[in-house]
Amino acid sequence: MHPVTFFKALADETRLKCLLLIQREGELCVCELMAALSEIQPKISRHLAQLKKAGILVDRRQGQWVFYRINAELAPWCQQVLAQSCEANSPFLAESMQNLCSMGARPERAKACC
Amino acid sequence: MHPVTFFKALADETRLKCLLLIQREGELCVCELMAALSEIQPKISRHLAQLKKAGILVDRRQGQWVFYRINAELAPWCQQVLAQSCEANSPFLAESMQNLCSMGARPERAKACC
DNA sequence: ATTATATATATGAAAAAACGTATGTGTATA
DNA sequence: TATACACATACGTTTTTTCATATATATAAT
Repeated sequence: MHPVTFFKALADETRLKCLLLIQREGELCVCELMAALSEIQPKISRHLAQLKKAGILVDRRQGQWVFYRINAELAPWCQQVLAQSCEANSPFLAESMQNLCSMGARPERAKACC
Repeated sequence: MHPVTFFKALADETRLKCLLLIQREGELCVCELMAALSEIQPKISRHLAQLKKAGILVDRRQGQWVFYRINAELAPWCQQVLAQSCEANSPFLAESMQNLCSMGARPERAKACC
């Protein structure tokens, strides 16, 4: 992973929030991220597509939904950066986490939150 | 340090190379970075000014030269990101390091290189 | 088959970032 | 005081990124 490519991917509020929320939750679908960030669907989709194209995320379709998660083959130093950024920036994620946790009708799937 | 601000600062080839070279060398002046990156002076200065304004670098004038170093008060998680990025991306820095080490007439100051 | 839901992508416009050139400021040297 | 050197900044332009709107695709349910 070229370092500039990687940091460019993190250098946008929408993308960084998506990425760190996925890092926390393990896997999230587009509609969950829309609810968490209070953003419209094409905006979320576009940024997820960028992260996928960069090799940072991978996706998986399950019925109507598409779930995104961190690419397990992502370079270890990148995974460490994500982990540290996640741990050190709870305030940055607080509102989104709140929105996510209070979201009704989340797609069914075994997952712990809150 | 707001995470988006921090990653935006790293999301440019010139800035990232300057930052990681400074991380490696401890302290570098503008003319050394010009030689290392083979870039013109206003370009280097402009990017260093951005990094300084963001609170990532601090500067120190010594005679004609201005030396830049990492701000010691930078948030620990940011310092860790810099350290890891530096360690994991030697190829990204190789050519610049080579240029720096073969630079003649470096400003005098106790410093080890190569 | 038709309709509804979830997601993706295309398009043109707007905003932001980066650039080269020219010029200003501060320090050393003659 | 005049010249040279190192660095900073202002300005207008170009490039890159982001965006909202509209539309396409794929699955599910009726």
